[in-house]
Amino acid sequence: MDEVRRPGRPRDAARDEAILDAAREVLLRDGYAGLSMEKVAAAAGVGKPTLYRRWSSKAALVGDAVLHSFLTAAPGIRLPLRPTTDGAAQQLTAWFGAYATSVGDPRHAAMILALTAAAAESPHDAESLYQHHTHAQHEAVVSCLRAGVTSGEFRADVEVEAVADALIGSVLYQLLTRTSSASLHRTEHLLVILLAGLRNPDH
Amino acid sequence: MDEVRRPGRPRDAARDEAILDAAREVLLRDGYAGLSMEKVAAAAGVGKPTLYRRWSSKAALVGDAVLHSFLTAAPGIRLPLRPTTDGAAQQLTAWFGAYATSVGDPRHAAMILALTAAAAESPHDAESLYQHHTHAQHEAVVSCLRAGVTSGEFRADVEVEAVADALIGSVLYQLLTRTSSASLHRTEHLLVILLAGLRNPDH
Amino acid sequence: MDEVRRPGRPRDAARDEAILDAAREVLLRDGYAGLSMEKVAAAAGVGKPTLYRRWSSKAALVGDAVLHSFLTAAPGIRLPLRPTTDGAAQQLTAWFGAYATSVGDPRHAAMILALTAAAAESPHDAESLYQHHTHAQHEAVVSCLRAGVTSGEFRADVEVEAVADALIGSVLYQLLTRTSSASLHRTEHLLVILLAGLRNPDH
Amino acid sequence: MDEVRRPGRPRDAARDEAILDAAREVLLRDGYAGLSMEKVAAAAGVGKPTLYRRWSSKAALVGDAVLHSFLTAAPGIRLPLRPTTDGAAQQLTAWFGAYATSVGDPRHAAMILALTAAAAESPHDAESLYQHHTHAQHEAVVSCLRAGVTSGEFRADVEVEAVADALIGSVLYQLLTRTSSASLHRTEHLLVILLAGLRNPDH
DNA sequence: GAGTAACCGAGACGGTACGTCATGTCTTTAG
DNA sequence: CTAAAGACATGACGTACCGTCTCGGTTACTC
Repeated sequence: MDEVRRPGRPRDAARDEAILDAAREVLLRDGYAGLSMEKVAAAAGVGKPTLYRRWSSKAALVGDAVLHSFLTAAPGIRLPLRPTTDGAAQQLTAWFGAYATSVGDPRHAAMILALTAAAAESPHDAESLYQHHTHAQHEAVVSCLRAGVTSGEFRADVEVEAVADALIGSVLYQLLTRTSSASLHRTEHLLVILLAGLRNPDH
Repeated sequence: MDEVRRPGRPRDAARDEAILDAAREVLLRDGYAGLSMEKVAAAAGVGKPTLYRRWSSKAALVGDAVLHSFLTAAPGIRLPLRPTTDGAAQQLTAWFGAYATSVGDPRHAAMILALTAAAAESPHDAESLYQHHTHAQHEAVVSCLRAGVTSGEFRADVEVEAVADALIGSVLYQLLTRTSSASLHRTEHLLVILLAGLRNPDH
Repeated sequence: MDEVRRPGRPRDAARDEAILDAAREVLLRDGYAGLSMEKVAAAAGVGKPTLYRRWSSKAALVGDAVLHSFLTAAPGIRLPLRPTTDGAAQQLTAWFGAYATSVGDPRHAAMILALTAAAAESPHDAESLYQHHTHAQHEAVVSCLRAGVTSGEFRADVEVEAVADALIGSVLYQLLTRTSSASLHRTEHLLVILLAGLRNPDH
Repeated sequence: MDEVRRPGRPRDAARDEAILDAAREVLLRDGYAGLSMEKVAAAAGVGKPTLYRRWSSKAALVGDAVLHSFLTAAPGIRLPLRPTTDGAAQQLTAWFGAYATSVGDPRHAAMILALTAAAAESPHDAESLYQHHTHAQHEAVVSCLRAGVTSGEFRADVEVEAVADALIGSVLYQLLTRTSSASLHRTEHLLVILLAGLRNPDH
């Protein structure tokens, strides 16, 4: 599993961190529209070619910046479902609570808005952004739901993708439409309703 | 409620239509990121000041363009809930079906993505975009849900806003993450689950 | 002879002057190699597009800057040969003296070096630079020589172009090879030798 | 007079030739303005540091490239004046003919233009370029003229530097201003005129 | 019907940012 | 210590848009 050693001076990994930090800083200060490659380069103390050598576009850069932000700050959200004896309903509640809390942090909210902007702006980048970011969480929810169906806890006819879309989409929609941040308190309630609907009457 | 008649030559209303048409055309061809005021002006055969006289920013222009698109193409979605003897569940199903169908049209999907991009990019514009576009639909769903609660069809403790968020957010999330368009078929299923959860057991 | 009035806002002629002044300033300070469009724009308090709208390249801009410099500072050199009863030899001596004096000014010397750099660097621009700048002076010398031949003052077999090349080229060569500026004192002597060689023995 | 043997891997002299060849090739194709260190390095199959280790600047590299070009292709021009019983006039005529012929070759013309561009662009390099290239030829002409004065063949008051400037400058000026190459045929005529003027009437 | 004020197109303007290229230096591995 | 490769900070390139402005010219109300 050796790294293939290419000739020439290797890239300085420390620059990556400096650039991603700078990108996050600019993102929080100026939003996605106000982020320019030039500002990021200046804030990171780095030349523009160094940016373009590593990320081909603003969307790709922002994507990585957000990804690293979540990986370091809220790892629990990305790998929420350890094998457990808890019921699927309990697991979902725990995950959704953690997700809502995480998104309640204005810094994380800003990151998700940036990601959304990137995806909405140019569908070309949307696919890869989804694969690297949202997909993992979506799959976690889906597999949890599927476990509930298998165990008989949930109805057999549940289309799990649709339910996962609703859970994540609900939060996203709130971020987009509520400027005041103190608004995500109803999220658990949604889960109550959904779980009531999911429950297997024969269980 | 008379218009205050300002002196001087009045604005030519026909330009509005030409500009909005051009904006939609550019939007479909190049996406939100690829839309520039300059391109729109050129495509509409209009000078840039004429644009800025009427819309203060790209976000405002795109907002109006999308609004008019939906008003002319799918009026049923914006005013879905006429007073009726139908149950709330039936009304919701009808509305959601119409909404999903409308969004299934790639042209409309592109419009909603544009709106999303504008809102996510600069939270400054998000508020007014929401007020002029999404808010009406959200309120329609909310009032329908509220009627169901009042009539006893739905549980008394339902937090209607949260449910409305989930319905609309679900569709939005799918638009953002699914590049292939053949994907909105599970939407009615979500409603089945939700309605099951909403139903008042004492009814 | 009316100017054809093109639509749109007309160009501000004052900018031309500001830009050409700035170009000359930068040229004297940093030389042709050190002159960049960006520096000139900044020094003139003007945007880069304004430069490119008026001059398509560094060579063209420098050409115009030098031309205007000479037009305002040393008009006598460009139109040296008024109809006169002086002999051709006297006229040539007067013109060559004025030319040498003008080039003795370090500012003018720098301008001519810049012109030379532009022409030598990209033969593409050389043609038009020559037409607009050096050509007039060359023609003046040539016609003066031709008058001398016609009047019998000079030998009939003189190839006037070759002699004009030598006079102007001599000065140019000195500018290029002598860094110290106090060096153009031998120029009149060259003319003495040349006139001796040109003189018609039968006159 | 042994080479001082420095430690470490010795420089590969073959690279010098490859680099100079590449430089000439680029020079002929793209002109002085279009020549970049990067292009030369790539064309020579060499790293950039190897270039900078051997030549400190573009001007120095081009200077050497041109020098070697003339050393190999037209040695007669650089050492034209073997001790001989010919008169000074004959020697000058021979040298000037050879010089004009050499410059008539478009490859050589391009080299001289490149040298001129380098010198005109940055007077800083001009001095050393002159010392290494033009100076030798200038001195050859000067010493030939001086011999003619000493022998009494030329007038005693001749300022030989001025005459040498005229001969070389004449050719340079033609190269700069004549795009069409079929133009150096009048050169011998200039010498006829000059020699007529130089001739000592008392001889 | 003459003013007059806002409209219109075109396009110049000072800017900002784009994404690319070249400069000259530095850092790596290999000889 | 040299070599090739290539990353690096810097800075200029020429282009695209931004949003504002200034033109000549056009309506359409108001006096």
